[in-house]
Amino acid sequence: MTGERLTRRFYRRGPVTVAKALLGQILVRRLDDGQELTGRIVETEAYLGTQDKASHSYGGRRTQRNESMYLDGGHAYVYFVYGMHWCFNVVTQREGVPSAVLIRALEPLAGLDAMRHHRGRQRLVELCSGPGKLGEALRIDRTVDGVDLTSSGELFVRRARSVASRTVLGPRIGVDYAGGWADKHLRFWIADNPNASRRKKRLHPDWGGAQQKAGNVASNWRDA
DNA sequence: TTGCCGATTACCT
DNA sequence: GGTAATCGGCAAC
Repeated sequence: MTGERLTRRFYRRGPVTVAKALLGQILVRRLDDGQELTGRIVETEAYLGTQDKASHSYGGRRTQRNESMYLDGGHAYVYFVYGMHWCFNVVTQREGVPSAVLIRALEPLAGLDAMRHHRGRQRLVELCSGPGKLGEALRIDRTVDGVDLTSSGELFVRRARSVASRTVLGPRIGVDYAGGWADKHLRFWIADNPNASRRKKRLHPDWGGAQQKAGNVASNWRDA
C-alpha cells in the first residue's frame, strides 16, 4: 500500500541522472490531517551546481535562501520566487555539493479535490502543470524546505512500479540570464504528456523547437 | 494561438 | 534598489 520509497542511494547520484530517473516516479505530499496528495512526475530540470550559471549555487554562492542545496542528496530544497510562488527541488549528490533537480510538473493522481481547492481551479491539467502550480496544489512552502525525503512522512517520492515512457529533453525554462547555460538541454519530460508545463517556442539554433530523444542526452550532458 | 505585462515580496548587491 | 528556476489575464492577430 505505502509502496517503496526512493532511497539515499538514488538521490546521491548526479543531477542529470536523477532528473531522468525521477520521471514517472510518484511524489507524495501528506497533509497535517493525514490526507495524501500524489502525482506522477512528468517534467524535471537538472541544476548542476557551482559551475552552472543558472543554478542558485553558481560560483559557490551560499545564502540563507539556498542553504538546503548543500544538504545531502534526498533532501528538499524549496525556494520562493517572483514574490508569490514556491518551487520544489530534490537535492542530489553528497552533502556540501549543491546540485538539485527542479520538479516542474506532475500528473495528478490522488487528492484531486484538495488540489482543486488549493489551486482554485477545476481542470485537471491546470493543477500541477508547472513548478508554481504544483507547489500550490500540494501545499509546498517554506515549512518543508530542508526536509529529508528519505525519512519524512509529509513529503517523499514513491518508486513507481513501472516508469517505461518515452522521454524527451530540451533547454531549461526561465533562465535566459544564464548565458550559454540557458541553452543546455537539461530539462526532461515525458513525451506527449498533457500535464507537462506549456511553454512556447524558443528561438535558438540548437533548439528550433525540435525535441531530442532523451537517449541522446549522453552526447550533450552527463554527470561528471 | 501567441505574446505582452502586471502581480508581489524575499533576498541579495 | 533590482531582480527572480512563474502564472494568468488580456489584447491582437
